[in-house]
Amino acid sequence: MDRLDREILGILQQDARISYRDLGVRVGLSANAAADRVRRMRRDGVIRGFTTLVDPAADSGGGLVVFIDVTLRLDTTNEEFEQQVAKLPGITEVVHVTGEHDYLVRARAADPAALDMLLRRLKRDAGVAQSSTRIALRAATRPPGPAS
Amino acid sequence: MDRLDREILGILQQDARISYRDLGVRVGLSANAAADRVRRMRRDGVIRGFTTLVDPAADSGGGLVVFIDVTLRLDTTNEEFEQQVAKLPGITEVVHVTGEHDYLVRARAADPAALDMLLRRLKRDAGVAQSSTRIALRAATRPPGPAS
DNA sequence: CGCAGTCCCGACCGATATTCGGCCGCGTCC
DNA sequence: GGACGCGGCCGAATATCGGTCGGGACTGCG
Repeated sequence: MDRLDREILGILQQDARISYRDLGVRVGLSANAAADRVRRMRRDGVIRGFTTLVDPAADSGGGLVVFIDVTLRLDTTNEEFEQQVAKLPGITEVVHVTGEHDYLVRARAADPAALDMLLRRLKRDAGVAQSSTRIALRAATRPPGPAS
Repeated sequence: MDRLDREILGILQQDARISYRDLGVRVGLSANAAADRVRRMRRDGVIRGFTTLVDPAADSGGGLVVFIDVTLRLDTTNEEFEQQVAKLPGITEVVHVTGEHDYLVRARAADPAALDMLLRRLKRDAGVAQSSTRIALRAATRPPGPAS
């Protein structure tokens, strides 16, 4: 994990389909050396995988994206919650945060009924005491936009 | 955007570096037909780009991830805010949400001083009246994990 | 019917990925 | 010092891939 590795990570985050040859040119290595570093980082878990960013409008097609502020019950540990919430459908992200709530959970639901089910299961199965749900109306996300 | 396109998107989200030949095999097309569909979706904006998922621990290396609840000033329009906030450094995501605040902004900051600067600029340049910041302590995110 | 458009295929060729052997610098051990 | 193993890098050879071309099947339309 030297400076070169970090540079490679930055480039790969912008364009995961770049050829190893071009990658090597941009960091001053041969295609082989660049590919070796990428393979090593994949084996070591530094690189989790290569994924594709899809236009949310085309992807979800009417589904709901929600942010749920969650407060755990006193008898529920963070480990238990994190383990249980991972099993629920539509969970996109779970982050332990500062502030009056314990977690910020991001999820997708096909419709309000699915959201209702998700919230019920959060309370029943994941040890959630209180939740406050905000529905995403519009995503204005851009940076750090990957190369086209 | 038929069923085949959605199937291709799913596969690409799991492994953005798959070869067109393998992609074609998995959806029952030739490499050419599969590549054509990917190129078409790239041109149409359905595919925003290809990126690499990096282990947050190795990536940030001490940086802060924050969630900022934002309320706009009365004299600021949503369009103005979205346009201005995109220019600020470290902004990862901007979502218009329901609830007592207007937007949920996700951002990265190298240290508390950078976060201070970001919040000042939000109020000064982007028309933010009030903000409530929560710092991410730990990300317990998993699904939908891409293939290894 | 002719025609244009769309989607797909097979074949080709230049570019790329992967593997292999080899080189070099480094630290270890005797 | 000298031998050894290790990690990182390179160049060459071979397998694979990506982009392009020509062509076939199908559809809609005048």
